[in-house]
Amino acid sequence: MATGRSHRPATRSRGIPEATVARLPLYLRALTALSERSVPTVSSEELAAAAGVNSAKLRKDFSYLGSYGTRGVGYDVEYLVYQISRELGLTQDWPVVIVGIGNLGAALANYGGFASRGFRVAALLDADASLAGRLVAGLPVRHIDELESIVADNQVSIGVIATPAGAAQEVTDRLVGAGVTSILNFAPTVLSVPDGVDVRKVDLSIELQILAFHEQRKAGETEGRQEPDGDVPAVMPA
Amino acid sequence: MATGRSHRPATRSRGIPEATVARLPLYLRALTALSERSVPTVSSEELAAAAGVNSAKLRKDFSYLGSYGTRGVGYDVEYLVYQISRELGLTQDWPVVIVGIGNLGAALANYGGFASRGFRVAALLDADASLAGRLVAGLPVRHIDELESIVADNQVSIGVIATPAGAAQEVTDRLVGAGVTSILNFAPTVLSVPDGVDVRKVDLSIELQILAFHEQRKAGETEGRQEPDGDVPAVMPA
DNA sequence: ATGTCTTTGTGAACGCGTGCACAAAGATGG
DNA sequence: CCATCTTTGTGCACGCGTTCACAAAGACAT
Repeated sequence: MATGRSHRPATRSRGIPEATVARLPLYLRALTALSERSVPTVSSEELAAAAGVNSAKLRKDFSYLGSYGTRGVGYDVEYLVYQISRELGLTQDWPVVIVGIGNLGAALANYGGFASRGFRVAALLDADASLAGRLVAGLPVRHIDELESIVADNQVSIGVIATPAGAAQEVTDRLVGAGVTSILNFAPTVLSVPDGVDVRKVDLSIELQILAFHEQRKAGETEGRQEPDGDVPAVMPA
Repeated sequence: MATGRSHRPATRSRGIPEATVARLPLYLRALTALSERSVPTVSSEELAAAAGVNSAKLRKDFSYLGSYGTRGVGYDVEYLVYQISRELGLTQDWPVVIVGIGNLGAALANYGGFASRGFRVAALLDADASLAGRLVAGLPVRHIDELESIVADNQVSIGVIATPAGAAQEVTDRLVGAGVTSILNFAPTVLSVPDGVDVRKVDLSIELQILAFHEQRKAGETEGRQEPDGDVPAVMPA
């Protein structure tokens, strides 16, 4: 079996904590909104509120990038947008391929948040030959057999998997074989990849299950129906 | 302004750490696969590999639920499926409404992972009156104005938002007003909700940005182009 | 120039999550 | 019934992430 790590042990990449990296896109989004409203500067307090985080955390996050603020004033919005974009690598163009053009794949292809942040959809791929040539988001769907040549020709390093679970591992292997080193996986499967390849997963039903857990807990507490709310181990009845 | 927390401060709900809750759906998925292959028991080592986590972590996670394993043997697959399902609240039916039936909303409506885990789509809602009545995943799209009555009639407590960012907060307010207490947000916005309402967000472009960060880092290290890989602060050139 | 006021940047403490390593528990075979 | 072997359950230590609280820095007014 291959190595199959998708959990890197929280290595801080170039001194920037993983948790901070995960929040940078959040700040960037809030800053972009301010920029569009032509707001010149913003304090850590205001920006933190807009991004939905604690202001101390935000300041510490920014401190990893350098001293980009002015005491007594705040942060220059445009300058910060540029710095964060650069840090995230969004000042360059990232060609991506989307594999699996079902409902979800089509939704991703149409998603505006990609193009506006330097991600360019290089190609849409699907195993269903009858889909080939159909236009989705202005791009023709191409057959999966073109994967290798497309990845090579466009120097694609990021792949998005929106296939059924059963096809995900095979698609992954082909992507990695063709040179892709980052994968965003929407299929509900654990992917095995060699070292050096990053995988991030988005599982729609997992999020819903976590909500259900808390929802159940809320119902239990309010109505006092089950789980007497203490922390007794609650040995199962039978 | 409303409270607008979406980060609960890692309160452990009924003694089960938040991090563990987030992994339970992962274990459940792996166990379901084993169950379908009629595997009777599984060791922590095997299950951990299938779920893509450390085996010690898995054992500790299960220890929060109780002592459900047998030393020298492992865990009974069926029993564990039941226990985790019960813990997550998946033994009961959760009616959900999906608001915003664009590409993404349609993808969610068609997603099989919902129905198979006790989530029942009670209704599809959209503000576009011209969509009303159209069938998506076998369900008729209904107008957003029916939101309140649908939520009340079906006792919906979970709402999924797949609208454009601009509409998300208003939809949230209406959902909360109608009695929804858990929201899964796909719109790229920070939502303000009163205390007692849980929000989880899934942002497609954020994940991609995090990948881009690491991708850039890999490129920099390999080619020795930028960032000389030491952890010097790297003061920006100009 | 000097003082005041605002806001950043960070040292330090704390708490959660992770992983090691091992003792306890039970199965299995003789 | 006893010995051996497998696998769980967990005590413990460590490290990352979060938050508080404050000193340093600079803007701005006088």
